[in-house]
Amino acid sequence: MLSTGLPQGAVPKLERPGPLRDRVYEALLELITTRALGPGQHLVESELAGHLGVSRQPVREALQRLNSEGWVDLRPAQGAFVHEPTEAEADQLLTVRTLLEAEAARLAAAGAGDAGVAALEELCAEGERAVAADDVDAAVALNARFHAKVMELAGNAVLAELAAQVDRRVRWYYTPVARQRGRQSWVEHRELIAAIADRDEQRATRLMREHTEHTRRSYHARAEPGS
Amino acid sequence: MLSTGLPQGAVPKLERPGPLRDRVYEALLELITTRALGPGQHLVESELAGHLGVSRQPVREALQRLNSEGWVDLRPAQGAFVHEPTEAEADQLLTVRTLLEAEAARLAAAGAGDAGVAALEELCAEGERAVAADDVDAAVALNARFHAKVMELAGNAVLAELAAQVDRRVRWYYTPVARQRGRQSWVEHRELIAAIADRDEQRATRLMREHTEHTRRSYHARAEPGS
DNA sequence: CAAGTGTCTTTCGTCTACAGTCTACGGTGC
DNA sequence: GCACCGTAGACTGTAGACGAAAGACACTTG
Repeated sequence: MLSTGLPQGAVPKLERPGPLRDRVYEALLELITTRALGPGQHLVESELAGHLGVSRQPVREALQRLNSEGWVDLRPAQGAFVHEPTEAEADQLLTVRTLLEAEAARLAAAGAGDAGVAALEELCAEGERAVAADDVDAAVALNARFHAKVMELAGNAVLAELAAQVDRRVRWYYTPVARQRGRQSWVEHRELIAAIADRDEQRATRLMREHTEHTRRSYHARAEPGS
Repeated sequence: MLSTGLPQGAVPKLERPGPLRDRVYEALLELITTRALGPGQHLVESELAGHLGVSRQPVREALQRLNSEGWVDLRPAQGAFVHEPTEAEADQLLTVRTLLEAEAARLAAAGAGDAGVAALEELCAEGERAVAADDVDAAVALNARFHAKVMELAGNAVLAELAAQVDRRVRWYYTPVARQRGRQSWVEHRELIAAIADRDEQRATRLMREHTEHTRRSYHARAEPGS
């Protein structure tokens, strides 16, 4: 116990910059997801290093982490290239995402408390407000937070980590699509919350599966506009 | 097209050593999975570098990859420590593994050809021979190859990659257990092959789910010998 | 004797330098 | 004019060195 009598929360904790590689990682991921770095582009270490004002080493470490998570392809003795998504890969990712999210919904229904359900409803209400206000960016962000909250309620850290990675990549693949089906999405969220509140695992699983399958359909509708 | 007329496969491709970090990664992973490096142990970069005869840099990169895959915990400004498995985490991993393997079985049942089924039967036969000969190491290795083959037949690279990581960690967690339930395991494999050969997705999913759930039960039986 | 403090060692995080390898372009011979 | 070879440039892979933070220990002081 401290004897200084300082209030616990008053100390700003003097935020330290944290490892440089992590900040480089986040910066690069931001550049990739925002399409500032397009698929197939050659990422030169020294170039990025100079641009970010750091040495090559942190850049290398960030690139390798991005590689292990599927954002860039690291060809030996040649360098890093932003990963080029293929149709088949997008489809596989959506399959896995459906699987993980559905299981999360089931676990959430099995173990969520009243506080968790209330949090979901709060997020859902905010999302509906954002959609009503045509604030697309906020709606997308809240959508991500909603799914993350379901994951949290599932109480499975391993599952959550895998789902987070897969989700992020899925969102990257079909960013343009997400902006179109905002409204219907939140209706489905409402139904899902009801199922979770009722502790109905079967229904929660089914609803989440249908929900993510709608996403898949939207993606294919965009990919093959002629069909 | 090459005009030399050399047969394509005849050239030994003059295998180059490949990136040093990958070999360091594999070496460390081997040391961890074989318990040569116990959970909680502090891994000093310079020490490992000297021991492996390389510089610190490849060791750092290997450690970071191991960290991202959950094998070591990388505490900032302090170093790398071999991850210490907890009961809760093992349970979560098994849950995810069940999920991924069951889906793989379903996809395999949906899309496997006769050649794939034949390959599975071949592996199964080898596994049964290994069990009959009390060759535990071979049986364990064949078990891994069997599951990997099912994954391959599922035709989903993303799913396969996730499952490979999860599987490897699960095997690490309960290595002692795997050695005990060898025989029953292959009986269940036979049933699974039959379901896949019949293109019965429902049954394949159920069988694989039960199969991995048996693994979970074995684990808990070991963890709580009194129950 | 106990609490606090200063120093000291260990180890990580980052930067700079060098060697190996791949790619691209220009020159030369046919 | 075309194909092949040689050379130059650029980039990655690896090694070594320096600065900084965290932990341990002994010393001082009330």
